Amino acid sequence: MATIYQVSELAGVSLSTVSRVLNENDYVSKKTKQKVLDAMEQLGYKPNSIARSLASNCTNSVGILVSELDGAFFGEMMSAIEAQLRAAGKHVIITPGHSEEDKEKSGLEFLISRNCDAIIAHVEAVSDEYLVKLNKGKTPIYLISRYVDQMKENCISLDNVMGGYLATKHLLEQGHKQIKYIAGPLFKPDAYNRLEGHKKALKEYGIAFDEQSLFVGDFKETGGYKGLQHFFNINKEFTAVVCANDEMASGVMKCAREHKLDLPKDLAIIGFDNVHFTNYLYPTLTTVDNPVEKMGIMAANLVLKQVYKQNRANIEHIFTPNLLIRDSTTRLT
Amino acid sequence: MATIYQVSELAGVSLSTVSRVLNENDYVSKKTKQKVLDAMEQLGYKPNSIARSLASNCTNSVGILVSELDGAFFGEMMSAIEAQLRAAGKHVIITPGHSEEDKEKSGLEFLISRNCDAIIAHVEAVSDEYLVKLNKGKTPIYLISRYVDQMKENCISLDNVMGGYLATKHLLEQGHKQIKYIAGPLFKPDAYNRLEGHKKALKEYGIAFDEQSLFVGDFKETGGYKGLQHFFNINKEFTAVVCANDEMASGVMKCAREHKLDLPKDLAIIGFDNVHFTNYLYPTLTTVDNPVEKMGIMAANLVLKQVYKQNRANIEHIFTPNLLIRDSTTRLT
DNA sequence: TTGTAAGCGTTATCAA
DNA sequence: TTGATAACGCTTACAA
Repeated sequence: MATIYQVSELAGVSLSTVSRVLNENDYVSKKTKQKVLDAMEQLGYKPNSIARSLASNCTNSVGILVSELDGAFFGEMMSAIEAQLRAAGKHVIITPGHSEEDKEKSGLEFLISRNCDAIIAHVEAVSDEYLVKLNKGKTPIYLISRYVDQMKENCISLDNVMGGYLATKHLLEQGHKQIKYIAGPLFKPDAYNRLEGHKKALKEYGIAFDEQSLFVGDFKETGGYKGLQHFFNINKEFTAVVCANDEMASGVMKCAREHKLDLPKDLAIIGFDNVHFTNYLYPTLTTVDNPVEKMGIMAANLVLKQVYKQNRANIEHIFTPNLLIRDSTTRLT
Repeated sequence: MATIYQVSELAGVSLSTVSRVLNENDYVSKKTKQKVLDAMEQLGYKPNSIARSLASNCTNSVGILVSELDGAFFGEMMSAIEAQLRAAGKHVIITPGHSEEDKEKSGLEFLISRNCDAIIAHVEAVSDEYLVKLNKGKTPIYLISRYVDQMKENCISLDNVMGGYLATKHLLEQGHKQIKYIAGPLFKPDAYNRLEGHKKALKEYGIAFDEQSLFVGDFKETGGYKGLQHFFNINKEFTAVVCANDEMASGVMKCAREHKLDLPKDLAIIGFDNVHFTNYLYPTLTTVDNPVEKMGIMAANLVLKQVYKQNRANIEHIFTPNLLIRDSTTRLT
C-alpha cells in the first residue's frame, strides 16, 4: 500500500502538501495539486483511514444503538440513518441494546470505546440521569424516539401521547365503547406515553379507564396473542382492541382467528408504527403512522450539523404521528 | 484521557510493560502487573482503539454487507452475525448493497477503505470473478448464502436447489398438478437455484415445466401480488403457487383475498425462508426453513477462526433447508 | 522479566 | 503557497 510519503516523493513535494490536497482545504496551487493527484493516481494511493483518525481525532464513525437488529421498526430506522450518514462519508457501527439496562449500558460503552464521534441511540431501559451524565463525556449522545428534557437539543422524538390519543379516538368515533388496550412494557417511554394518549381520549369521551381493560405486553406478536387470550379469559365484552404496536396487533389477529372471530366485524383492531408488513396482514391494519424514516434522517442530520459542522437547516425535534385508516377497524352499526 | 504513557509513569515501569499487561500476553511478573493495573484503575485509563489499530494493523472490525438493512431475512442475519462477533470483542460495520452491482461494489470498497479486517457479504449482483479477485486483496471476503467454487473455503451457503425441490415436492405429494411459480430475480443465485429445485421436483413427477407458469418477481410483497395478478390474467387453471420467498407469499395471499379466494382451500401457497412473521399470516404459511441464524453464526465463526486465529471447530460450509408444514397448504381431495 | 526506540500513516503547528 | 517537524497513542523488535 502506497503511503502519503511515497506520493510526496513521486510528486516532488512535501508530506504536508500531499496532506493538503487530500483534505481539499488550504491553499495549494493548481499546478502542485495536479502533480500530487497524478502521483496518487499512478501509485494507486488510498488514504489510511485509521491513521487519519488517530492524527485528526475524528473517526468519521457514528455509533447506533437500537433495541434489536431484526424487527421491522428498527430495520427502517437503521436503514434511514445509515443511508443519510453514508452519503456524507460516515460509517455506522450498530449494536443492539435488547431493551435491558445492562445491555444498553454495555452497548453504549462499547461504542464509546470504539471512538465513535457521536452516538445515536434508541434506548428504553436506561434512566434519563444516566443519559444526561453520559452525554457530558467525550462522545455526544443523540436520542431518537425519546425525549429527555435536560438534553432536548439532542433529541428527536415522536409525540406518542398524540399517537395513542388518535388511535383510541378513532375507535370511539366509530362507536366503540368497550375498548381493550394492549400496552408495551410500561418502563419504556414510548409504551407509557401511548397509553397516556389512550386514557386522554377515553376521558374526553367520558369513559372511565379500567385496569381490567389493560394488558401489558412485550411489543412482540406473542404479547398481542397473550393479551387477547387474557381478555377472553376474563370474559368481558369488548368490541375493539388498541395495540401499542403493530407486531402485537398481528398477534391479536392470529388469536382472534383461532377463536373464529370474523375480522373486522367481530373485533376492531388498531396498531401503532405502520411498519411495512401491516399492509399485508388480513384485514389490512389500521394503525398510527410513526415517521421513523424521517426521524432517522433527522437524527443523522442533527449529528452532521452539530458534530461534523455541516450545513443542515430546519432540524425538527418533535414529530407528530397521524392515523392511517385501513380495513381492521370498521364503524359499529 | 489518560494514555499508556501516564500509566507507565505512575506505575514506574516502561511503556512496553504497560502494553504487555494490556495485551495479556507475554511474561510480566505478577507484582509488576498489579502495579500497572492499579495505575490504570487510578487514572481511569481506557485504551485508545484507534491507536492500537494503527500500530497493530488490526481494527477488530468486520464489514457486513447485506442487501437491505430492513427486511426480516437480513435482520435475522445481521443479528446473528453481530452477536457472535461482538461476544469476541469485534464490532461490525454494516452497509447495504441493494442488490445492485454498482452499489454492492461501492459498499464493498467502502468497507475496505474503512480497514475492516474481513468482510462478510451477502451479495447478489456482482460476479463470481469480481469476488474472487477482490478476495485476493488485503481484505479477505467471506460469502454468506452464496457459493463460489474458487473460494469455497470462504463460503457459507444454503442448498437452495434442495429447498426449491422440497417445496414443490410437498405440493405434488398433496395432489397438486397445476402449480405456478413466482421466482425472485433470476440473476440472484438464490432465486435461480430455488427455481432449479422446483423444476427438478416437477420432472421427478413427470410434469413438464411450462414458462407460462413462471413469474419473475422481486422478492418483495409487491412481486407476489403482481405475480398472482398475472396468473389470473392469463386465466389458466391452477391450485397452488410456490413463492421463492415469504414476502412474496404474503403478497400472494393479499391478492388472493382481494379476489375472494378462500385460503387455503382455493389456493395452496408455500413460501421460502421462514422469516419471523410467516407464523402470523393467515393462514399460517407453509415454508422452507432457511437456517439464516445458524449460517450467520457460522460465518462469524469462520472469520474468528481464519482471520483472528481463534479456536473454532466444526465449520460447516453448506446448510440444508427443511420443510415446515403449516396451514397454507392442504391436501387436495 | 523489563526497557529502549523505531515505527504505524496521517494531521497540525510553525516557519519560511 | 510550501516545507520541517512534532505530535496522535500504541505495538513490537531488539537489547539488556
